Amino acid sequence: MIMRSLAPNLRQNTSSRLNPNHLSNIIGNIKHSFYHQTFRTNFSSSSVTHFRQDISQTNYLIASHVRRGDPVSAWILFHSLRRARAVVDAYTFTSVLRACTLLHVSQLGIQVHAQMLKTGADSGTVAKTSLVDMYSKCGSLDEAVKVFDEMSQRDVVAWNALLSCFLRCDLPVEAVGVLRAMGRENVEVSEFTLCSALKCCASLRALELGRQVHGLVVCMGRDMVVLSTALIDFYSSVGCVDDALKVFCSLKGSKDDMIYNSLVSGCVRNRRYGEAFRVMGSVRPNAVALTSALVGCSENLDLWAGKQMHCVAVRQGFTRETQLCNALLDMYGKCGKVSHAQLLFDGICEKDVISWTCMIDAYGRNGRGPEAVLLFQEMRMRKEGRKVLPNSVTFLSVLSACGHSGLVEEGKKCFKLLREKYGLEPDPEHYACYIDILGRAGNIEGVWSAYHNMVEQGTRLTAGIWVALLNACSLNQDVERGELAAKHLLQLEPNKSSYIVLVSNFYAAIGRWDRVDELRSIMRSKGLLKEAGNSWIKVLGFNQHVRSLSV
DNA sequence: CTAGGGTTAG
Repeated sequence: MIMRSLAPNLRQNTSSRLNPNHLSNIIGNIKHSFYHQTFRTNFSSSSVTHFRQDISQTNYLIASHVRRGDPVSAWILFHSLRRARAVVDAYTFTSVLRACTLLHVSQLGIQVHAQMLKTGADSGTVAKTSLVDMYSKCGSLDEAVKVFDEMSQRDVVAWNALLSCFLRCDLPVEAVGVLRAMGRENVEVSEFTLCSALKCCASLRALELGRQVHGLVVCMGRDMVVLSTALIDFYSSVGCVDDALKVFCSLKGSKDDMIYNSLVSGCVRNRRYGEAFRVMGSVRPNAVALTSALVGCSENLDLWAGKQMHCVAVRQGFTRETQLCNALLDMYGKCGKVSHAQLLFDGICEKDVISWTCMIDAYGRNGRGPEAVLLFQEMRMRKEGRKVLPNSVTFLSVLSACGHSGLVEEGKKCFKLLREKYGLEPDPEHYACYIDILGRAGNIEGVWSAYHNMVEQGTRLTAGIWVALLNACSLNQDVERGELAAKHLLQLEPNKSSYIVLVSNFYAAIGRWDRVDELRSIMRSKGLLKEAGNSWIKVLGFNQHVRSLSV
């Protein structure tokens, strides 16, 4: 009972950034429920002996809690063992580490690691591999790499775990480095390795390399459903849907949901709607397939296809699935249909933080800042239903809504709330929005004081920050500091044409036409084109999506 | 007991 009531809280806090307050709450809750559990199931001294005799059975029990997806029970049981000073072994720890991973609370994992060090259970390859996995899944990449470095014996599983670390953190170049190291060390690759290699190729859009991996997959000839799914995903990401379809059609043997989902998603992302609908017609689409298809429609800004997906979702009776409704609502918001988004939002029974954030964003991106701010207010003040806390993405949506609609005071208030009321640390993106708001309001001193604030806090100075600063300087004719921002931006991203255009616009704004000409010739010499832009225009009362290309 | 494929917000 206690565990069940805990579960939603835990799930809600598995986002990438944990609020320290929430964290202590989680640990507090776990301790609290552990306390009750201990008394209710009374782990008496006879149970302790029982544990000691049957550690392998207890290990099995912990492992089955984890397998069932109930990490809280696993943790409670483990904690009871420790309190009873029962002898635990490496098997216990590996299961418990998986529980920590599912809870996504690295503090618990660190505790377990410490206990492993104390008992010497951390030395084996399997134990170290579980530690690598736990740290990387809890977001501590550095710790994961550290543990890997300490390993004296590394088998292919350990290497694969490290590979997954980098892929999880979206560091495909580093992942390729791991693959190279595996080659140097003559590690015999497994199908897991090939799977990760395909993921690397997909995110790097490395078509040729991926084709080579495809060759290895064929040679290996095992676990074809999983590897075929990865192949379909890879070919779709590099725009070769036909190859993806070939992989799918040539697959002998049984096909599961995932491979269908991957194919549907790939077809939609590449605007091959006909094939996508054909696949969905042959096998009943599940909610996941529709969700990923809707993301494709949003990316393509394709309202027509999105509406078709909506129809399919209604026919299949998925209208109560929050995740799917969120994807639908987001699609309508991105395609400019705020009222459709609103209808969907109102119909979601169990609104989560993503529902709220998508709706706020739908208002904001369609120039309806005041409604975005109002909805944010409503979210924060809501009494009925389960409390949903805004996270850093929610704040970003509100701030950007304020920026687009020139709501200076609301933006300032929101930025203050972020840290003071919700204990979140502003990301560079938050600062960029904030600087943008102040710059548009003509408050150039506020802009630079926000900048100094960032430097003091040690926030990363990203290209986005320099863009925001540069825009503010253009608007406010802040020549000197604008040149500084321009210099930093071009240093950070010398080959991005959109940034060169931005800098050139700054020089045009302050009347330095010599610099404008200079930048134009730089662009020409680098062979850079200005990327296509997207915009919505209203034609005969209909929103029309327009792509423009200028040189 | 450890590693792998499709799933919502920036």
